[in-house]
Amino acid sequence: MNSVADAAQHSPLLKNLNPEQLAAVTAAAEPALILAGAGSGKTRVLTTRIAWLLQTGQVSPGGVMAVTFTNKAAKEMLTRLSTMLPFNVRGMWIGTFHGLCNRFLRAHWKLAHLPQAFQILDASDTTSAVKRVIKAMNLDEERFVPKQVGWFIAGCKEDAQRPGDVVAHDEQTRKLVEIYANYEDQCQREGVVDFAELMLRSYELLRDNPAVREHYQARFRHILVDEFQDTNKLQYAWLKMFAPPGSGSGQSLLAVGDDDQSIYAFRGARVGNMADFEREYRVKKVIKLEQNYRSFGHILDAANELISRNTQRLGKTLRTDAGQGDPIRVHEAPSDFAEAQWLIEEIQSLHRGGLDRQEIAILYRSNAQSRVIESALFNSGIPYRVYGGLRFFERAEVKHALAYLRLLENPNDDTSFLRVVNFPTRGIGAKTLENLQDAAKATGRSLYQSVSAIPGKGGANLVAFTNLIDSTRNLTQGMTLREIIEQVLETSGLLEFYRTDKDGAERLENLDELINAAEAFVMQEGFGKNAVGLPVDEVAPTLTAAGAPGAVPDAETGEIMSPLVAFLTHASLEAGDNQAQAGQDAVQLMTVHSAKGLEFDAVFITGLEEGLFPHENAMSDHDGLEEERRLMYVAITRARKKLSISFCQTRMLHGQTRYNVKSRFFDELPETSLKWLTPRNQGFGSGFAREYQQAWERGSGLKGMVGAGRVADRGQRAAWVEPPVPASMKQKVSEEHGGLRVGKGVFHTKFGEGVLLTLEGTGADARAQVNFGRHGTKWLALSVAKLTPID
DNA sequence: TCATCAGGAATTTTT
DNA sequence: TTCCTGATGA
Repeated sequence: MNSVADAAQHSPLLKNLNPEQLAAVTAAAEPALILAGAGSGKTRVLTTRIAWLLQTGQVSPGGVMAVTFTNKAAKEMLTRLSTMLPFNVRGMWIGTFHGLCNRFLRAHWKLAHLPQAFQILDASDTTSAVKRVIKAMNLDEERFVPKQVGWFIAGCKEDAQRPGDVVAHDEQTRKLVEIYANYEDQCQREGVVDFAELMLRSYELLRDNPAVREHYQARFRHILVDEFQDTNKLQYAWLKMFAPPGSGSGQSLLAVGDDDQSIYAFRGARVGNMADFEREYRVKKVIKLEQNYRSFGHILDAANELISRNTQRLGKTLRTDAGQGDPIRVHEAPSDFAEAQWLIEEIQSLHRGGLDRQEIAILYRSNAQSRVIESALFNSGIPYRVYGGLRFFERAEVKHALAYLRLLENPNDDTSFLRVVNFPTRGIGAKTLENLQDAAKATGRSLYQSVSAIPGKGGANLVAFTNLIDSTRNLTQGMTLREIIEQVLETSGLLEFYRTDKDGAERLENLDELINAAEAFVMQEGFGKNAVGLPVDEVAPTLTAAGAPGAVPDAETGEIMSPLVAFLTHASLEAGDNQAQAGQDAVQLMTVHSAKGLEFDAVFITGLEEGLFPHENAMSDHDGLEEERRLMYVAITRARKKLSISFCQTRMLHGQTRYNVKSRFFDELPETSLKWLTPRNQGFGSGFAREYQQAWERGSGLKGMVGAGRVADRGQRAAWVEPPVPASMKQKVSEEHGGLRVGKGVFHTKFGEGVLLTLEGTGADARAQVNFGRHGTKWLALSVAKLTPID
């Protein structure tokens, strides 16, 4: 142990770490809890620890698993790691909970009772799938609102409860469970899984298969979890499968989190997991990262003072060496209009003072508040960007294209079938579809399989549709991903439709963007590539029915995920940027929730009014109020240099004027860190207030502009910017490999005879695309698949 | 099949 | 107010 510590001292990796960070990075291989305050260098600690573990030879790349919540965080970790390590880190098990579960299920698809090319439903797919179940059961959609039923099902899954496990005390719940059961059947039949299912399915697989479980337990020596305070019950249980508490196996589970930044209880996050972890794993080492490298003193004082009012905390206090900085500016506005106007003035003054607009963030509690601010910004010509619009892969035209692509892989995907069967229109109406659904239900088959049962014109049109899908599938055999998508866009009629549509130009651009995204994906992921730099056996566990993570081949046949399936998976797991017009120097507008994890030089927290922030729905119970306070804590700690907070006497909400009292949070901030810009205790309706508002409203032609501002700026154009792909990462293409030749026949022990379409890669990485006719076109890893040339 | 209208609901959200 | 859904009529 000492030698390790000695080696540590000399490693350049560990330079410039503070004592707590150093302790976290070099913590012994045992369960540990890192309480990482806002701006305390958490990501740096996580990545440095991984690099240090590898550098000191304590673990091999295949023995590390690091889990995050968002793709962004995972990417950040990978990027930083790749600068610290001499090999390609892509193949390491670093990703989001859902991403890793996907990887795991792809490897063990048979054990998981899933088709190899299973598809993933995003939130809206899930809702429409639930809706179909409710319709099929002839239930009242008023009583069983699809979205809410979806939440119920997700909630059950997050508690690891299958329909048979749910205890129903009332009729409503019993029905809900029935829907849940039918929904499960439907998903299974269609070969699709929702997000919660990804987690639950892989949890159950580990729970029910000791051999697999033990394999992974032996493999992963170091497991690191980011944002541990956001884990739900199932995610914690999932982690325990990989590293059971008290096993004495020498595994290290390192949980990094901040209980004060737990703001997702409403979607199932359990802060309590932190305390449970500490207890169940008998954690000896709790390391607090309290040194803050982000904000000035006044800002931290405010954050510390506020959060100290919470009763349920593990306890920590942020400190800085940066000095006090400016006090927090406080502004009371007569109305939400006036508040927006004040923001404009402040922003203009900050910008004049040399601050980039993108370093200024306006935060609010709920999305509805952005409207007034947006129109004020619009009218004064200040560029701005709103977070939280539609993401790239969620756009209607993109989803349509993806649905066609999914149908090529799996025609039994009824969700996709219904999405595009009559788009563009093909004379298939609601009545025909109703008949089709009845027929399918009666025989327990998919819609695609039931089209022949429909008589008349509707039936003929349906057959024409399935013929279209089938012929496109044949047509695209052996094509590259790019060519497949181009072909699908053409034959589906989507391109034609948007070309003639009066405002289809933007949608056409997005479809173009989809092709680019696919192209970038193929290059970047180095599709089919094994984890570069990792020994094969570390990546591909040699379990009987196992393939391995990512695109590593199935152990039996050597088959690997086709680029199309991989891309479709990518599209549902990563919906793309949800921020419009990245890159422009624009003021950033977002909810406090979406600001988590970000930082800005100047931050405005707006709408600090009782009922809004803290929100009225959260104030009824103690826990709710504490979460609102944590939300405020998150908001405050986003600011590096300048923080301003404001509230309004009156606010237009749901078409009605509301009279507000300032938020209780004002009383929970240290008076000495506040600088009031307006006189205190000014009552609403004062002469000043009324005049200010009237004058301002008279002075601007606001009403007509609101819509224009939104349409132009709210995520209509996707920010889909892929970094350029270095030439070194592009695929080597060869014509010949061990007697195999492109265009010639090959024989596979399981799939029989086929035609070789493509050869890629070298050595252990070499792979081939073969058209096996009846068995379809498959990608095979030549290191596993036994292919022999035939004449 | 599509456009229009009425009615109801309106924290927070990643995967 | 504004957005979304579902029903209705051409």
